Amino acid sequence: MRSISDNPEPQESVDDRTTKARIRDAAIASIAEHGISGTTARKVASAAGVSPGLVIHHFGSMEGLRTACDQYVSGAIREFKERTMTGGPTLDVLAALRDSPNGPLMGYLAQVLADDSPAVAKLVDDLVDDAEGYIQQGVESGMLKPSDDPRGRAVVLTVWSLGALALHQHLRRLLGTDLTDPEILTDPAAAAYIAPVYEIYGKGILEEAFAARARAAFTESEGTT
Amino acid sequence: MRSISDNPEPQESVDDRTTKARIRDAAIASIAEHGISGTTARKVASAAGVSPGLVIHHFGSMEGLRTACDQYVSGAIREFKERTMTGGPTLDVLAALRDSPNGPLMGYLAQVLADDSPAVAKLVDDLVDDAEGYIQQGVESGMLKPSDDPRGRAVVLTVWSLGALALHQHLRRLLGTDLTDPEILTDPAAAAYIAPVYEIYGKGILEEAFAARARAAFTESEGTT
DNA sequence: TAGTGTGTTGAACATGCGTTCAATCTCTGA
DNA sequence: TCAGAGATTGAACGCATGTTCAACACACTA
Repeated sequence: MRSISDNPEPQESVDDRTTKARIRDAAIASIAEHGISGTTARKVASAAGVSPGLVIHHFGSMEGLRTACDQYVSGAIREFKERTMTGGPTLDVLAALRDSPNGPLMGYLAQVLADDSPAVAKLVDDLVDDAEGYIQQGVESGMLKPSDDPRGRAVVLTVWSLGALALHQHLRRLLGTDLTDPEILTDPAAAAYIAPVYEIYGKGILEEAFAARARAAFTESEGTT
Repeated sequence: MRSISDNPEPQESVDDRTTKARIRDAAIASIAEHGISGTTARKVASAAGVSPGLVIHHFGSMEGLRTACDQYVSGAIREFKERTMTGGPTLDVLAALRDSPNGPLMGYLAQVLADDSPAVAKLVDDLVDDAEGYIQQGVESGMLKPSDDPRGRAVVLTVWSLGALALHQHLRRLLGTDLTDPEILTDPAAAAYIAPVYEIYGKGILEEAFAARARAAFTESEGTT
């Protein structure tokens, strides 16, 4: 087996701890925990141990801070992907993402997914593109079934994964699984979510006869009553 | 025979157009369009054509207004379900919900799903319970495949549906499908989402050999790579 | 007709927000 | 050694927010 904690300092893009970086990290943590509307300049400043004025001095405005957080998180995810992709294709980028020492990264993502900013939209688009590539590799290697609409299938699978992340409080309440938990892979409660997912991924939910009937009815007409 | 329209006022919860009701409707529309943090007492008052003070006079506080909206929407959804359920089982409650003259109801739901209130949590729990019942009926009638974990499968399918609703802006950007559109059934763009969904529901995505291997590896140990 | 109560207003209050700014601190480079 | 530049502070400003409250309008009852 190969351990993940081999490289403690990956790149400088995620290795500054200047005051500016501390403020940004505090903002990310606050958004992950209290949401966007619950994150104010004063709270971030207090969490970072600085004055409110310094937050604006470094980022121009709260919107600038938000943009910086989005870009940092996007960069961290992108970097993690590139580091992991070389180890072979993964079915789900998010599944791999959860297995990284990313701190409140998934929590941040969960909070900002619904409130779409340009950076988040770009990130989601990238995740879909990645998924499409991974899925195509999976099809070629015989792991995954081909699709009539590879792009649409990649979109749906990605949105489902991200949607489950955005609604993680409901999943935690209903199944005990917390998708934002950085140590989710060591949590046995994760099986309550993963097992049904893989069952659906494995065999679908529709019986063949009905699936064929629905498919036929769907392709011949869409809008009739 | 008794028709449904015999009692024009079934409950006071879903049939008043008093000023109080107008304020509540304005709040629901505002939340559906601008989100929770974008909905203020003054904006709601302006949209309803009243003064800000009246909003608080009727609902005690903005939190009270929010609770009233949650309860009204929950009631409307519950009522719609009861009216539709008699016509036979449906695979997805949400699919049926979208086909109702519900105005900004889906938009409201999309906005509040991520920001969980007790009322929303209760609503989600109810939707899962409904889904579990519908799915069981589907299994018994030979339409759906049985599951090793019926409850877990119902949770996952419901959360996926709701998650896609919560991330409707991404779906609209990526596929052109707007799940919050009240007239979605007459929109041909809906096929871009529904077709991949039914493909996955029909046959899954994993090839049998790999699915069996993953299942075996999963049941024997969970944490090892 | 007088009176009571509810619906409704508009001004006001306190609070928290993002942001500005002059003043101070700290450190670097010549 | 010292000047200058960036980092940092703390008080302040203007604004939007939720909420309060005295006053008014109108309906219904006695």
